[in-house]
Amino acid sequence: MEIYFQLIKDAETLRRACEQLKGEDVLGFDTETTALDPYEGEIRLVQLSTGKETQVIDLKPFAEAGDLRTMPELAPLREILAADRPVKIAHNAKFDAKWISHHLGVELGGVFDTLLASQIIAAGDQDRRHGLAEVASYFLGTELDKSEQVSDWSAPELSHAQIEYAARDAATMIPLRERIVEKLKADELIKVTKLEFDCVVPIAAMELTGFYLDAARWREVLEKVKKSQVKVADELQNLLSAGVAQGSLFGRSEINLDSQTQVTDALKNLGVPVPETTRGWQLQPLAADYPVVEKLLEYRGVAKSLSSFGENILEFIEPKTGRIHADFRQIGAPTGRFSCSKPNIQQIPHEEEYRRCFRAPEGSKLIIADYSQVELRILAEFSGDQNFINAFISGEDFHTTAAAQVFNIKPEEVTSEQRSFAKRLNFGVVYGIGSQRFAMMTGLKQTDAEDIMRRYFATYRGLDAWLRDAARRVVTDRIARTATGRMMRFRFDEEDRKAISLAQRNGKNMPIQGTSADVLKRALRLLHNEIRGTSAKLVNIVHDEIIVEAEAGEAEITAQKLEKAMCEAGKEYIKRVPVKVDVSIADEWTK
DNA sequence: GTGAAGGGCCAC
DNA sequence: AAACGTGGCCCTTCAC
Repeated sequence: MEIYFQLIKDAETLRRACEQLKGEDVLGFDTETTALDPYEGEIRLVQLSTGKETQVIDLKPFAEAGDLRTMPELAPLREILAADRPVKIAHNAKFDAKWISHHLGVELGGVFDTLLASQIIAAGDQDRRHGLAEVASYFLGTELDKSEQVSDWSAPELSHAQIEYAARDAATMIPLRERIVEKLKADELIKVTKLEFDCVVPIAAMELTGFYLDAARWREVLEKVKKSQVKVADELQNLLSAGVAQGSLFGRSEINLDSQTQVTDALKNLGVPVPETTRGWQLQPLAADYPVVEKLLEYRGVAKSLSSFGENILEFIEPKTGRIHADFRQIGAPTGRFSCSKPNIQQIPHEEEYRRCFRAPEGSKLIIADYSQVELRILAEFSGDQNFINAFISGEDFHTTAAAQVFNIKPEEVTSEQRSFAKRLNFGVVYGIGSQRFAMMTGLKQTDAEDIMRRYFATYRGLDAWLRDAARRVVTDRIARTATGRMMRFRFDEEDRKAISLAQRNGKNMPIQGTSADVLKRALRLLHNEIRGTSAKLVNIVHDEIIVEAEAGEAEITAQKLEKAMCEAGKEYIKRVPVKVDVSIADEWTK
């Protein structure tokens, strides 16, 4: 493919090029940068392509002349990038959005992201890769050479190969989008695609803002946990080595407490009936009879906190901002949920000692909001089960209300045990729980567990019917969808009973978990529009929870905006069941 | 030395 | 194979 491109290095050529470009409906868009982190590198090139012709803008001469964020010479470029039209087509637009936000002071408008679109079309197929080269090959059948991607973009003069590479990536976006749109339409995925594209800029902004972690406070917590680890490790070591008679002439023989094999051997020597695996749930029943098992579980808990949430997290604090800028994958799971890494701030332990280290800086507040039982409300909406819906409409404690309905008694007569049964079932049905697992987790006999589950589904006939239908449909259709039409495809062998039952549980769970993700994503866009231009900044999201940081004086109004955005987003998909959002203003990430 | 796999466990 | 779903991270083990 022949590439026609122009390298732009001066204001007048840029102005003339932008004059032409701004009339287009869509533009291929890409940037080349000297690092992956916008806080650590410079933005070198911005490429804009009509498909026929590509403008490669070298920002180096501009950067040498002044501040890229404010210089009037770049105004025409900023205008095009900020406008809803032309639509900018980029692969992983979050990346480019962050760079132009931080270095050019522009909020990207009009986004078409070929990475997200590819993921949406793949519908959860884990075998598909979504790098630009793979996506171009899949949709266009053309092979892209990405070898220049990692070349030196800080050189005084870029090579012809580099510039041609930069131009070609941007030019590829035009035909790529055309093919992708055809496929999105054919699979009825337009609505979910818009939802996802609307999220790109809010997420880019969140990553740039980062989440403040009080490092000193974190170290204090670690010191405390470390001390208890040393103590627990020593006690466990003593208990375990009691079973190792040999080699103890010179004191006890050390066991690697983190080694499955060594610990299992030691337990066996002590006469502990070790299950096939030494996972917590299997060991738990033994803890009462064997102090060494109890100590092992205690050790595991402390070790986990220390290894996963220890010093390492401090290394993620960006020196320039003093904050943690985690990496969010917008479509992290096939259900549409986010995932988060480096570090994963969606899995910080719930204990207050950890959470309170994430706090608002001086003069600011955190506004913390989460959806109350959103997945159960979605299940109620989908099933249309009036009893289940009524339990939400009553506004009383949901699990108590459910227990009263299931056991056919007055709410005030519900025992804590009955409430607990109802609670576990309420959560379990979302995942397609079976009586065996329910019995295991409640300690009930299998027959009693089955009896309670029968009562539960007899109370909520509509819910039972919906779940059965979802399981049936996924086997015949081999897809499941959320409220926005987000799709997950299933592949299984007709004969493979285990694969089928897994697909059936997925068929029940995906529409619920996925619609919850849809709701949250819609809320992110509504919120972003509401808080633009204020001190309020999105700082973290955890599946059904949104955390915003704002100047203290704007905390109250921000709380109102956040609640409004989340409720409105919920109501777009949950119409028959009330949507409830709990909001609080706090100094720390605690309830 | 490096990297994948498996076990284990944190979040929702 | 926890017959309860989705992720990421840490550790050990084992192969290259």
